[in-house]
Amino acid sequence: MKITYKGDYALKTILDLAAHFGNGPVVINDLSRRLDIPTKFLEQILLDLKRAHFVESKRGKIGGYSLARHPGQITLGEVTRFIDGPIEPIACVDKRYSGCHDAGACVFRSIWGQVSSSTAKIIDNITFEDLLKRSKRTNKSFNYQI
Amino acid sequence: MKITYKGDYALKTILDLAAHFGNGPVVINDLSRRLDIPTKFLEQILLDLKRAHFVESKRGKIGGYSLARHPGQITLGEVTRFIDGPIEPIACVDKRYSGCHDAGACVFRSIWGQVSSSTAKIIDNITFEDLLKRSKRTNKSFNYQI
DNA sequence: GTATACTCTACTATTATAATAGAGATTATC
DNA sequence: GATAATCTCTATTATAATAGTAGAGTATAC
Ligand code: FES
Ligand code: FES
Repeated sequence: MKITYKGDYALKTILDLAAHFGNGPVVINDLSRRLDIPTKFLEQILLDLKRAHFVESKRGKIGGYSLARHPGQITLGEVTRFIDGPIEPIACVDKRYSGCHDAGACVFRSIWGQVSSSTAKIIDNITFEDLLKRSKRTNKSFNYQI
Repeated sequence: MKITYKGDYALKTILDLAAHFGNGPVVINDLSRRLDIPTKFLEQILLDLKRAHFVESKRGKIGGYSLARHPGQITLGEVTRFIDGPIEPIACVDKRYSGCHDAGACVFRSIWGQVSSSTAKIIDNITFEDLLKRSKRTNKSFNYQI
């Protein structure tokens, strides 16, 4: 698995929106400034997240973005996979993939499968609600409600 | 972590050399044919592996490549890291990395650290001797000695 | 109707990946 | 010592992914 800037930004954005969950929409500019993400890049990311129904938006004055689901209903794994693609370190872990030379006899395949599983076990069991709690605990100055 | 073609080829090559360990050098062409790896690409990979002292070579007739260490002394993790770089899904897991905005307070960092650790636990505890045993078990037609 | 804020498409620069090409150096054997 | 086999080294190339940037367009509150 590889977390790109886009993925990193997406996760931080969702966490920020989770922190403001229930308090009306947050505008891109605020997210961009707070999280130190290039505005135009963040626009694209939010559109992607919107298409996947992680977030919803409202246009015009008093517009902005908000989470489409409760933070407890969104996992780290879901968002990561959506933005950065499959977590498998190599495509042949997927049984349907037929690229490898002699996949049936390959000893590496099952190992990459184990790696994937252990990663999945971690990221699929952490919700943004969990993350929010952790960040409140760690960082007392955390701005979870303006 | 991401296994590239180069990394995949390197691992398969080392496994093949492990299978021939103690039986004199193997020529690039044989490796290339057996493992279905483009010859010129494999040349480069072997040079890299040589510089890292995973393999050693002999030129001229009766030349070729052989493992520089016993298969039990080479782990999957070592080779993977050497060819495909750090296994961390994101660079900031490394404490010395200072790229992230507010790394101290970041809740994601420790999660990526967990992911790295669980991956490391797997790949750093598998040697090519282990892999060789597995492949002999799985694949009865495995050509471990010509 | 105007300012605010999201929406959409296209473009660009940089880097990584997966090779390919070809000349050069070493060694065993006859 | 010529020759064939084999590794060595540097350069080049094609494609794709990444990380943005640019700008015109659309909806909404007031
Ligand atoms: S089947 Fe793909 S690495 Fe072995
Ligand atoms: S410190 Fe890098 S993702 Fe948080």
